[in-house]
Amino acid sequence: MDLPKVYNPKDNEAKIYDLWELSGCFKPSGKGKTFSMVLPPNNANGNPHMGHAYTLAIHDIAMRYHRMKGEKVLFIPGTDHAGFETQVVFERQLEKEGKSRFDFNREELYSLIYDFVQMNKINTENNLKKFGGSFDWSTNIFSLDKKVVDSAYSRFKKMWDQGLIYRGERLVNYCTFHGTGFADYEVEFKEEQGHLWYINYPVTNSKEFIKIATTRPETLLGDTAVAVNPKDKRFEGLIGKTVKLPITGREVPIIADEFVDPKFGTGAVKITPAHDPNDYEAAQRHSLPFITVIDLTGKITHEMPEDFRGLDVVHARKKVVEAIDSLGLLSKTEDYRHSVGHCYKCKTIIQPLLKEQWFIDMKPLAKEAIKVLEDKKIKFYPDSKRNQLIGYLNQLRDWNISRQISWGIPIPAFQNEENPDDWIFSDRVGQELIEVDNKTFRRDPDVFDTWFSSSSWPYVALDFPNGQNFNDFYPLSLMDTGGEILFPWVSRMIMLSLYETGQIPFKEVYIHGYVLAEDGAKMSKSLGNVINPMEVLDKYGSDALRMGMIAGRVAGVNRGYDTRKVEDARNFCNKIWNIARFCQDKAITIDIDTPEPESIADNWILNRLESVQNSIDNDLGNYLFGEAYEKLYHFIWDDFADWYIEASKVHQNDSVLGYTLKKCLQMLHPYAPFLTEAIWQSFMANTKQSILAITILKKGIKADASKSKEFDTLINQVIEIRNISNNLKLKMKTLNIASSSQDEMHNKLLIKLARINKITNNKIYEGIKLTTFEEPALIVVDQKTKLDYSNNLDAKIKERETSLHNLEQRISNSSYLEKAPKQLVQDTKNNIDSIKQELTSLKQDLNQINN
RNA sequence: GGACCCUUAGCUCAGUUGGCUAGAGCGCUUCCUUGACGUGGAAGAGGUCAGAGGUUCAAGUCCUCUAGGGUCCACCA
Repeated sequence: MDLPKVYNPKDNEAKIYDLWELSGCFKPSGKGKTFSMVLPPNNANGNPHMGHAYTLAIHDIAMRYHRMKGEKVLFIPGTDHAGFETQVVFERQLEKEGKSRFDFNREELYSLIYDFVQMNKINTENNLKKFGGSFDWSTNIFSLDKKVVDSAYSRFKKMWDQGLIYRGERLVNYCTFHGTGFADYEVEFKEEQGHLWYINYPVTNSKEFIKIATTRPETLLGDTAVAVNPKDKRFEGLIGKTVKLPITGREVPIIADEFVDPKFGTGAVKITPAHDPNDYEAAQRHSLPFITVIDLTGKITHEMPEDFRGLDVVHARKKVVEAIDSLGLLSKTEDYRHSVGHCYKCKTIIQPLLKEQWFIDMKPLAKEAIKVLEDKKIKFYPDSKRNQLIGYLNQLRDWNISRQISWGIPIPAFQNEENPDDWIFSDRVGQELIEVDNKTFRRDPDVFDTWFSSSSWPYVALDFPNGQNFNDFYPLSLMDTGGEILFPWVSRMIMLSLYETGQIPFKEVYIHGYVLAEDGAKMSKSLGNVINPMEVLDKYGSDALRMGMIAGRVAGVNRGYDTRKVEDARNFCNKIWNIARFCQDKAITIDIDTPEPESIADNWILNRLESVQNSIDNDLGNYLFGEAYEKLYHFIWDDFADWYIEASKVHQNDSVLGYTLKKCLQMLHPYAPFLTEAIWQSFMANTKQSILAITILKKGIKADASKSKEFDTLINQVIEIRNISNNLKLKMKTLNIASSSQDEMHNKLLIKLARINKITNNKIYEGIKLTTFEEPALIVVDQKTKLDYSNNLDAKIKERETSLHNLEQRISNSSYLEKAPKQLVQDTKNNIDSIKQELTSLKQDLNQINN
């Protein structure tokens, strides 16, 4: 025998991947329908996690399934430079070496990170191969590839020319630790225990005060107004007057604005336009000045009163409160829980700061995206994500695409040294200074938000506008991502693809849930519950990892990682391996398209195969990966191995056995590509050269229904006999059947499968009567054993009687007869009849025993 | 303040458009060294489908409410 007793993935996986890669079998071929996917680019900055393994499994199952349907399939791998994310990872590494980003200039840092990313990129690509990804590697794409950068630049220019991109001083989410601005989706809001301070602002030339409530007293240094609701009677006389700000004594107006909620706090709000988004907008409506209190390092600026200059926010807050208190203007302090924005990486509190940045006006883009989503031009699994996305797009604000970091695609814009408002586009980003029309322009030091470039992934990966792949495969068939990037990525791919190509980027979106840790918590390094997929792969094999991830998972739902599922999948691999060993031992060939069924078992397994294949086909068409897996699992293990192969030991049919194994390998291939290919190769070694991955899975064959039904009957008979003999601990079994008319093969199968010693045809009626035989049949036992069995019989009769009662109640309901489908009513009637028959027989049997 | 998801066997979870006796894996009990496989084979035990109400001939499945767990969104000072 060629195959070792236990399947060892390590013997095969690398070899098999090489075979695929060298043969070029994952290049698109064929002329039929197309199916295409682009892998969400893995961040080339670290080790893979379970989410990568899971995402890849989903992708690759879909790809291999469609490829084996004979479709023309394109599967594009890729990696992302992951700008800010990578810089953070790299800085942590620097920190371990006792260095920081400030030890290097921009170019040095870029080049260091570049090397770091190249190393990780190669590592990532190797892992994608280990996971079995059936990629066309000639299409591999990296987010700093020329085509990606060019596309970002041309899009930037087009949008700029059309007024969709503008540069302006806006309130930006700023992380003072990382020294960069963020988009809204990079801010993490968390509930925090803080205080609400009530402060009396003295009204100018009056003994009156207007009391405001604030969570950020330090910003009062930059207040430029106090606002109240115009309908709020309490402040009627005050609107239009001014107050003298505590500490600074600056005079600012009391204004009326609808945005103020009279029920909150005191009904009067201090307005700090430079540090609060609401206030910023109010200030614009009322043409108020902007005064910056906090600088980019998170400290109080030097324009502020001397006592506070250079203090960080926490200390400044304390000192301001003290100062106000000593002025007698602090009315009261309350504990207060509110939500505060944090940097999603370092958890530093995000400061809303005024800063010049590049923004994209999202309204027109979002509008188009909402339209295609509302028209259901893109199908979502699960559908609820579509509505979530619409909700997100509806409230989307302008997108800050500037990042003040060195790792990323430089923004191709230059500023006139003489005139700060004069900006021009140029892709000469390699130079810091350029000359245009005798004027010197300086390059914007910022880089793009990573999502600005990766949003073009679907069409750039396909070489828009003129590439063959773009012609053949756009829009992509399916996009699968985790829920966490639905907003930053999926939404932007839709918007930017619509903008650039005028078409949707993909027809369907599958959102998978997170792979949580085994305890149900999020996997995170700080919790120490991270499971490395490469270690799992090493221990159980790539196929087991894939199947273990897929088993029991459903679109959009988070689920803990479960070692037991991977173990179970590993066992399953071994099962198939041994089925193959059995077949090889029997000198079976599998290159068979037209099996020749003879026995009832042959016909049965072919019919089962046909029906399971259809069912799986239907599931995979609807991306029910877990369901299809389970069906395949049970077909192969229960039907094929436990019934058909066992029956084969009685009578072997080479063509049906070989055909069934072939179909199993093909159907299972998307789930367990390495194992099935290894088996395939071992069978094909002596015949013709072929690769399982690119074979076409043909439709199943329908066999003789009545023969296959007879095997179903046989199965029931075997189960009944096994049940009785297990119950009574029978070692030796004689089956007595009244007539000898039963087919000889049927008897042989009964003997083998039910482990009967012999079958007799005596007229003497003695023993335990069987209910699954048409003619009288019984297991021969002595009187004592029979008495032992009467209790079981009693229980069985009771259970049947309950069923009968339930069914009879249903049938006696006239509404049921009227309204339920006729077939269902008929089935119920048939069921009642058969239960009645069974009961009669059971009762007879019981009588016999008791007499 | 919105939106969504989850609650089914000891554990982890399936259950598509309502349909007859609610499934799987693992675990558990009993048995089997049968010539592909002990990462195996056979037979079992185990569930008032979170609770309440409603729609229906029929509800785990649809609707409403309640309780518990989770996620996301939102500029309430």
